Order: sequence, then C-alpha cells, then structure tokens
Amino acid sequence: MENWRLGIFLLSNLDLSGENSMSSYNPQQLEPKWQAKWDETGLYRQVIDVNKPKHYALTMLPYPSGDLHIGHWYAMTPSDARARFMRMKGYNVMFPMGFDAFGLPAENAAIKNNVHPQKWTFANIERMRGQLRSMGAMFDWEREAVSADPAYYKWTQWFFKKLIELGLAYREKAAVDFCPHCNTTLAREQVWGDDRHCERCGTPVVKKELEQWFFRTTDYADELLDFGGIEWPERVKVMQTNWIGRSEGANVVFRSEFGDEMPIFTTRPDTLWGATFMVMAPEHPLVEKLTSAAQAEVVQAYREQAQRLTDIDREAADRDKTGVFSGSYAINPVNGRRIPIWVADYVLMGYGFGAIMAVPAHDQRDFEFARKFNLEIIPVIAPATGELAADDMTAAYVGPGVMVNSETLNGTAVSEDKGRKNPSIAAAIDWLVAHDAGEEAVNYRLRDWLISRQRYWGAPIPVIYCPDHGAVPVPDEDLPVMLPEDVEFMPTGESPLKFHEAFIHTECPVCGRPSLRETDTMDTFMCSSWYQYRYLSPHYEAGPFDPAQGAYWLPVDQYTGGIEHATMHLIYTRFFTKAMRKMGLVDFPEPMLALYNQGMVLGEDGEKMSKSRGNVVAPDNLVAQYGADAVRTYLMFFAKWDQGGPWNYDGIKGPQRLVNDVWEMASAAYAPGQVDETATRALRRKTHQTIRKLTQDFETFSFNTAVAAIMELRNTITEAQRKRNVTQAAWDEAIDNLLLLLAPIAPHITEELWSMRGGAYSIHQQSWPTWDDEVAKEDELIIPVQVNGKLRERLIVPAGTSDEDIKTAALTAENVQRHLEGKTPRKVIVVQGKLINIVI
RNA sequence: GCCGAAGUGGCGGAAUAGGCAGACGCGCACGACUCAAAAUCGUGUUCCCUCGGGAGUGUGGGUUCGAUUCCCACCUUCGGCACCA
Repeated sequence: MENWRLGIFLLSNLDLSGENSMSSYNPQQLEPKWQAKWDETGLYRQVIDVNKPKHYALTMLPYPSGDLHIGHWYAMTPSDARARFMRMKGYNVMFPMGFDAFGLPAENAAIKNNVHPQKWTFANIERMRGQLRSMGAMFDWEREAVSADPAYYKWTQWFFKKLIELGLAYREKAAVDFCPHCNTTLAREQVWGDDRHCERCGTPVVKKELEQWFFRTTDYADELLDFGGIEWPERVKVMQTNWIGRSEGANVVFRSEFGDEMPIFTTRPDTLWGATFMVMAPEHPLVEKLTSAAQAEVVQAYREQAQRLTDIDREAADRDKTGVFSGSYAINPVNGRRIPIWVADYVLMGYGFGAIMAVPAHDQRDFEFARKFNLEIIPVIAPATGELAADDMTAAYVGPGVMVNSETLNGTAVSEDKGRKNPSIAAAIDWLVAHDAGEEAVNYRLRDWLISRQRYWGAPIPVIYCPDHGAVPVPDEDLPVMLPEDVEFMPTGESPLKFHEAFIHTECPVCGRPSLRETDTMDTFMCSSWYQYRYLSPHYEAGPFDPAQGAYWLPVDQYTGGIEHATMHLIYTRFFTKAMRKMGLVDFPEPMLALYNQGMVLGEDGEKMSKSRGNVVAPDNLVAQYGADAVRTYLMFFAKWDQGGPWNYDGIKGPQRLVNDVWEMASAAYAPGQVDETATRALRRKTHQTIRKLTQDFETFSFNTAVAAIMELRNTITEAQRKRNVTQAAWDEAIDNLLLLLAPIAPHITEELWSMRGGAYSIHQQSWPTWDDEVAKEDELIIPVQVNGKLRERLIVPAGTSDEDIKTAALTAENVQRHLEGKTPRKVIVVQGKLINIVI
C-alpha cells in the first residue's frame, strides 16, 4: 500500500516539461536546505535578552524508543508552531528538547538482543535527533539534556541527597506494589486500572514487603491541592484533586480491654455514639495480640486467606463482606461501651490506621457487615421523618437530620456538609478535644512516592550501607555514582548491579569500613521531574542549573503534553519544584504556569496505534512523500489539538494542496489587469480578517480553524489571481501576510518563498502581522429575516444601515410579505447587525 | 456506584455572553483538459420533496420571538476513581 502511494507520488512529481523545473515545489530538496541554513546561522539559539519579554515553551520530552512516531509529531509540531508564533509576537522564546533516556525498554532490548542499554539508547537518540530535525522545529540543540548522561544524573543523585537532608526522603519497609514482569517495585501512581496493572507493561502487580526509598510527597498534599496562579486544564486539576483525596475528620483513640491504643480515623466523628464494633485490617499489627485463644484458629485461617487474595479480588466493591471475630473487645471512648473487635478485609491497612470504628446505622459498608454477622445497630442520626428503627433499616442512613442517642450532643443539626462545615461534626470534634479523646485530623489518599527500582538502567541511588553508620549518602565529591558498564543481563530482568562485585563493595564514607552500595536505581520519573531546569544550562557544573539562566527564563510559561501524566509526572514535578524552593534553588511554587493537553492521533481505523493492529502511521514515509510542511499542516488541521482523532491518508491531500497552492501563488509573477476597486477592497479585507483570526486562534490553541482560515485566504487570493483585478499593492500585502501567517505552521516553504520574494532572512525573525479593523470591516451585511423563527429572506444592506431601515426593508420583502399573509406582525425583533425575526 | 468529557452530513470537523446549522477540508457526482489515466481547473454536494416547501445537531420534555448552545430526565461512548473509613 505504502509503496503504491509512493509510486504515484514520484510519477506525479516528475516535471517533464522542463521549463518550470527551477521553481516547482520540491520539499525534499528545500526542507533539508533550510534546516541546514537555520543550523549554520544559529537561527534558533536561544539566549538571554533582557530587553525582551521571555517565554519558556516546553513540550514533554520523549523517551528514545528508537523511532519518532506520529504521536511525537502531534505533540511537538503544534507546540513548535505556538512557540514560533510567540517569537514573532516579540517574545524571546526558549523551546528546548531532550531525552528521558533511562528506563526499562533499553534494558529489555539489552536482554533480548544482547546490546548494552547505553549503546542502544544513545544510538536511538542519534537516530531520533535526525528525525526531529526533519520536523523543522525551532529546538535549540545546544540546550539538549539527556537524563542518562552522567553529567545529568549526577544532579539527579544530588537532588536525592538534598531530599534526604531536608527530611523529604526516607527508607522504610512496607508492603509495596511489585510488577512481576518488569521485576521491580512501582509507585502507587504507576499502578493502573481495575485489575491494578503495571502502567508500563500491563501485568497485574503483586504486594511485596520490601525496604524501599520514599519521597514525602504527602508533606505537600495541601499545597498540591492549591492550583492558584496556574492555568491548568480543569480535567487535570480534578484528577490530581481526586488522586490526593483529602478527607477531613478526626482521629479518635479507642483502647482494647487490655489497654492497647487503637487509633482510628473517621470523617464522621458525629456518629461515634453509634459505633457498635471495631474492624481491623487482617495485616494490622495488633491482630495477633488481640486474638483470643478460642478464636486463634479461625483468625489465623482468615488472615492466610486474605493474604492469598489478590488486590483485585479484595477491592471488588460488590463482593460480599467477610470477616471473623477476634474474641476481644474495645472500649468506645465517648460512652464507655464495650464493643467487639472484628477482623475483616474491607478495612485496608494502607489507609488511615488500618482500623476503623464501625457505625452500621450510618455507613453502608458497616451496615452490610453488621447485618451479615448479626451485630448491633444503633441509629444516632434522626432524619426529618422521625427516628430510625434499627430492625427496620434496609440500608445505612447517610442523609441529614439531628443527632440522637448521643448524650450531650443530642439535638445538634446534621447537614450534608463535610468536615467542620457540618455542625454535628464540628460539635463532635469540639467534644473530643474537650474530653481529651481525639483531635481534628485530615487524611489523604495520596501516598509517599516510592522511588526505588530494582533495575539497572536508571540513576543509582547514591547511598552506602555501613554496618556502623547505617545508610550513608555518597559524598558530593564522589558523585555521580556511575553505572558500571561491564554488566551481564539476566533473562529474568533481575538487576545486574546486584551481582557486580566491584560496584557493590565499597567503603563507608564516614569510617572507611567495608560497606555495601545500594543496588536499586531511581524511578525515571525522578529524572523527568527537574529536566526543565537542566535545559537552562545542560553543561553547567556548579549546580543543577545556572542561576543566572534561571533568573531570566523560569518558570516554564507554557507546558504541553499528554493527559496520561496527570497523576504521575505532573504531580512529581510540582512536588519537586516545591522541594527545590525549600532548597533555596527557586523562589516560585509551581514549575509550569500554563498547561495544555493535546489529544492523540489514532490509526485510520479509529483505534489506538499499535504494531499488532498494523495501523501505525510512520512520519518518515509521510515526510518523504509530502514533505514536513504538509504533514505539519495536516496534523494541525484535522482536529482541534486537545481532541485528536483518526489519521486519514486521504485527508492530508487538503493541506498538501494548500502548500502547493501557496507555492504557486507566491512564486508567480503578478501583473494586475483591469483593476477593480471592490475586488481590491475584498482581498484586503480578507487579508486583515485572516490576520485577526489567526492571532486569536494561535492564542487559544485553535490551530485547526487557523489553518482553515488560511485556506479561505488562499481561496480569495486564487480568485484574484485568476481575474487579475486587484492592485499590485493589495496582492503583495496578501501574499506577504499569507507567508507570515503560515510561517509557524509550515516553516520551510514559507522561508523559501519569503526569500524568493526578496524578504530579509529569516521570515521567522519577522514580526507577527497586525490588522487594521477598518480594513477588516465588512461593508455589506447579510441580514437573515425570519417569520416566526423560520428563515424567509436574506437582506443585503450596506454596513451602517439603521435598524429602522432594515426593519422596513424586511417587512416589505416579497417572500416575507407572502408569509405574513396580510396579517399585522405582533412583534418584530431586531438583533442589531445580525437578524430580524417577525412574529405574527 | 461516584467524578469528568463528549455525541452535529458519506467522513474529519466549524459555529455556544441564545440569533443564517454544516465554515474549512476529505470524499463523491457532473463538466473541462487528455488517446486515456493521474494531476489540475470549474460546478454541485445535510436529508426528503409534488420545487411551494418540509425535516434536521444522541432521545424525550421544558424555557424563549428564536435552542447545537440554557434547564430537567434518559440513552450511548470514552477517560479517571472505586470497600479510602
């Protein structure tokens, strides 16, 4: 199929006449020519210029998988066009590019093909640089940063140490998510979907007890919930807010009969008087102690069974409640009531304290459990319809009402508000504090970020374990901890670092005793959390970035990338910037002031592109066939950027015709024939309207309608060209502006034509055109006339005609008269300059 | 189950502080050029129609002189979360 298309193309491009061969449009020749010229002249070097406002435009950096695919083009081309637009608008624009070069695919390729990950990665980078160049983007390659470069990961390690110093990194043994296929632990964010699968490979994860390094993202939970001062899509803000999952309530200390403290978190302290039992997660550390001899066997069996269940089974919401009685009792601190302690897997060890008070009357889960095991139900909220009878209830009551059966708090109003806004919750918290039984508390769903990875191809965690001094950070002068190159890869994916004697065995930096080096590497999201800073000065050696560069360029003004990073990269990099502020490296709270999420290009079948589906669109072929400019234009035209949609091989013909037409009209000599004032004015009007439209569309990322507007201008110019009825000045104005407006979208052809027309190098250094409202103004208006809301007539009137005159003309129009059927209108609605509706 | 986004011609998509639905493009049809095809150019292209009109933006209601746009109730699709106390 591809070859066939290519064949047609080659034939159609053969210019057999010989006479126009110098000037026919040949993107394959012209695009590399300008790319080289831009390079030689340093057109895209981005240097500090204090006389200009700065604009830091950033697009998410790619993983060097080996081939640039159309998705990269879709992410980068419109970003590039936007950056070019900002540059023409007078901003000093920085638009860097780099590679997120650590990660599993390199290691998997190493295992499969026996190539070293480093070799594989850097060869891919080399290849992708060439492919990126073919796109014609304004990347400043002298700012390129590669995360797998020791000069880069030295600072990734340095940041790790800084986080330890600030108390934001710690090591802990915990039940963590482990991907058996990737053979490594994962952060909670990297476990997706109903079946809790690995974000990378799709394999369901398992739980493992391991000692791992964590970053205290939860320290910033509240700050991360504050999106003030940043323009981010609502969707991302909602996803992050849900992910962080803040709940307000109280911590209350229950005690077992034996005096063991059993703290719990509740969002409903106002229902404490209705707590009739407690439930502990099977993994709760007190389970063993609190299990009575009589219950020992059944509790033990239950715990074992719980352990065997996968998280998927356990977290299925519609599953029947299971559990066993521990044999012990706790004391409810608010009323001294003795309540049984149960063990059940609907309570999760990973949230709150792993134990709850159960209020079956007002919590559906507790209600189901109580009904199943015949536990007591005591209503403590009475709805407006009257008090509840426990025996008659078929579900927990979670609505508003007043507190009952709650001693001194009886009669307090219960609203549907959460936290202290609810009078009953406020009263209960005050009661707890006054009686020293608990305190106001906030709980988050967000977990600390687990960054240890049991893989080779990542930045080594710079820590040494000394028998005397414990975990000792590697001194700064010994950074970076280099990845050894002489390693052998296990087919199991197990990290070769664990078996590399020379790497493992070292000395304690404090006492010199033989010690062991940490063999885990860092999550690659650590590398990408601060790459926007490294771009400023990728060769800087005195720190992660040059503060002089930072003072000018930071923070990022416009970030663009896919939505899939909403709760991973985009939370991590926000956390990182907040930590960097604590380190004194930056003085702002947010890394990216504005964010835009592009959609996805799908295969022609409307499905996500994948090799197995065979619907992958290869940009290299398209560039060979149509040229980068046509591909860029099509990508920006076929859908609104945040929507995306299916690729269509026929659809690209529209943009292909556009660039061809632009070539024809801008390279042709124009000589006016019979000049027509009206036609001249019409062309000038269209030119100025198009400038206005494109300015607005670029500002709002509406690139598809921007390209459509350029096509309209093209259509108007085509007509003028055929009739030769506009002045030379109007023609030149139209062509020059056409090129300037198209320059950010199709940078090569516009550069060539600009130069052919004698414009100064480079078109990309010209100012964005401005429009004159007077010229853009329509001098005739088309006013639709409706009778009872149905269109009956269109009036063409000169601009500035009074409403009265339009109304008169409308009422006397022939077709309107016919539909009035001699009746007198009840009402005539005149929408100025827009429409008339006659109601009869 | 909860939260969010979206349903418009044959197709991709325009148009929402309520005001000509279908911009722009693809495709298609007819015509021109050609021995022929491709490319290119021109004309047309929401559907139905008795050529007067009628219907029409997922479905059903509502508000309004007027609704793709606002309100209510559904249906479908796609994301995110999901026993989170």
